[in-house]
Amino acid sequence: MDLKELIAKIIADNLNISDISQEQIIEFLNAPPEPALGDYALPCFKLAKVLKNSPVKIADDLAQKINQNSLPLELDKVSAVNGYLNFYINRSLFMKDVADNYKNGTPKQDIGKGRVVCIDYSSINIAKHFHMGHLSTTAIGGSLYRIFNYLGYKSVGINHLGDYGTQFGKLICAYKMWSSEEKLAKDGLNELHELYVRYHQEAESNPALDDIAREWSKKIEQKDPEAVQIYERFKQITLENIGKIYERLGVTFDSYLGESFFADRVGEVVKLLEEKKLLEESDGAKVVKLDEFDMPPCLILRSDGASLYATRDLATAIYRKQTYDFYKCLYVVAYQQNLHFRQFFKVLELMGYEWAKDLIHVSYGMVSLEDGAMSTRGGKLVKLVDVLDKAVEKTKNIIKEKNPDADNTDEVAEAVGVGAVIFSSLCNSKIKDIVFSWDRVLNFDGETGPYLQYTHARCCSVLKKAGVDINNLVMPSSLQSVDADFGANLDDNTWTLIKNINTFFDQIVLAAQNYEPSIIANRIIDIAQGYNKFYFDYKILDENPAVQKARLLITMAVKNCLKTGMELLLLKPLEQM
RNA sequence: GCGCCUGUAGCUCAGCUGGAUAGAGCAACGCCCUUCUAAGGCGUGGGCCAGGGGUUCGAAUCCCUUCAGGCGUACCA
Repeated sequence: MDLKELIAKIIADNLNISDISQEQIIEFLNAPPEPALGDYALPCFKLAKVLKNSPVKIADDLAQKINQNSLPLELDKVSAVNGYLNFYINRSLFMKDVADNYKNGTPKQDIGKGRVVCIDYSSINIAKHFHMGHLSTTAIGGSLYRIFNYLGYKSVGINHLGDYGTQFGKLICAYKMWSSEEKLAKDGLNELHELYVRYHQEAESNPALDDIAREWSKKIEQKDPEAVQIYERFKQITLENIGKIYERLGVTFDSYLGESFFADRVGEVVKLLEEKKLLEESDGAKVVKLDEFDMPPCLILRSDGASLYATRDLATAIYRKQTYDFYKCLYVVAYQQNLHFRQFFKVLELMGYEWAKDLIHVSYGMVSLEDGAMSTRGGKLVKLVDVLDKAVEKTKNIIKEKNPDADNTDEVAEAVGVGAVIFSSLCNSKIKDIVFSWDRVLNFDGETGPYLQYTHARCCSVLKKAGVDINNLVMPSSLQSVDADFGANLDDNTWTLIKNINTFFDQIVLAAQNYEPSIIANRIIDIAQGYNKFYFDYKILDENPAVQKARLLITMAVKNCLKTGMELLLLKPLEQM
């Protein structure tokens, strides 16, 4: 039986009134603020009215009554404090239980069995650098991808490429005037970036450029061979360059269908909207009015007949539903686009698609620089590669200092450096804005990725020293038949650590429900902190085999939580560093 | 103007489906490596939980309001 249930039953039995059910009592139960006050508490204020008695008296009476009979093995004691009825769990027994559940790995339940979750994330623009502003969507989406897979869903990662629009006409125009295949082959994305910036500078004083650019845009749409060939080359360069970054970050995609693919399919959407009589003309444009939902109209066609962002997103959503029959479809996109998503979700709803409710805008805060927003056009950006490289370089220096004769320095430095950067973008609530700071992203102390890696490596190191097979998580033969004794480490810190491990899986579920990886980040930081204190307070490799076994079991449970948690946050758990 | 979001220690943030004395990390200062990894641990200082009302036995948490900042608000994405 679940402990909460057990406690509720004891309370109900001693309350003997019919007004309050056991289920209600379960709802009333909460966790005291500190271990000294027990593990579960019933605030008796809630019963005061029904029982027509003071909370303090109710708690005192209940405590007395319950204590008259012997408590079940799972509970140590019950006491009343200021109107709270506090229950204390038998720590030793509970620790054994938790360690048993987590020693071979973190729990797996196929909550999402048979359900597909589409995740639209990263969604880069062709011919643009991958900068710090793109990290959030990539890290959050990549993490959610793993979280949903962990819970038994089938994640489908979609990189909805920004490969459509007038900017490519501009880029071809710039390329023809100032560049060449040689330059492209040599400088790749940097060259494209230079061209883009230069175009915008020169177009300001020379508006004729825009006419040429428009011509090229048209040629792309008309599938003019030269235009298509140049454009495909831009696309190839971009994907090659950014593919390397994805590899370093450990994110993958199942589809790269971008906007241009759906631009060809907007006709059908327009037809559907017309059939449903949703489309209205307004100032020459075609719109869906959303007045009654307190939103401005959703633009479907420009006055020149061209499609818009929303139009293509409508076509995309319909396509995804047909293709994947998703349970949920997530859009990991910054909060600037909150209104856009509310509008286009609403239009789908008005079109009669009941699955419109399954579209979720996972919105997050923006990354800016100390002196304002990043902009590709203005050339004001911090490239992610530079940040990753700097972090890896710093890690190498640290390793050189601490562990000069390590043999796998490069591998470790890459995992730790990249992990530090990723973790810095996943550790806080996604809605918060971030002002980029080198100091912060290169901080390896405290609540950071390296701290997690370090703690995991520390666990592995002790386990190995004890003779545990850490790949298969098997105790050494000398300890196989020993009965673990948890009695020698029942202090509050270890107890809190065990309780944090016990609800680790629940946190993963919560993270999925809220589309919030930071929930997992917070939990594994707590576990790592608890373990490092534990590690300092006790000698794991105690002479007493029963005590040693208990501590090894705790270490294994910690290691497993850290490993799973880190993997769900795109960090590589290392065995040594 | 209107809408959405944010406001907790010097800085970055937890805590927000109401509960007991508001917690971490960074930065500062002081300790702890002949003992399992010091990328670690311990300690000290630091708070009108933006302000004001309200609901409640009880509010950082819920409601109203003011203020500050961010974002959005029709042919960009």
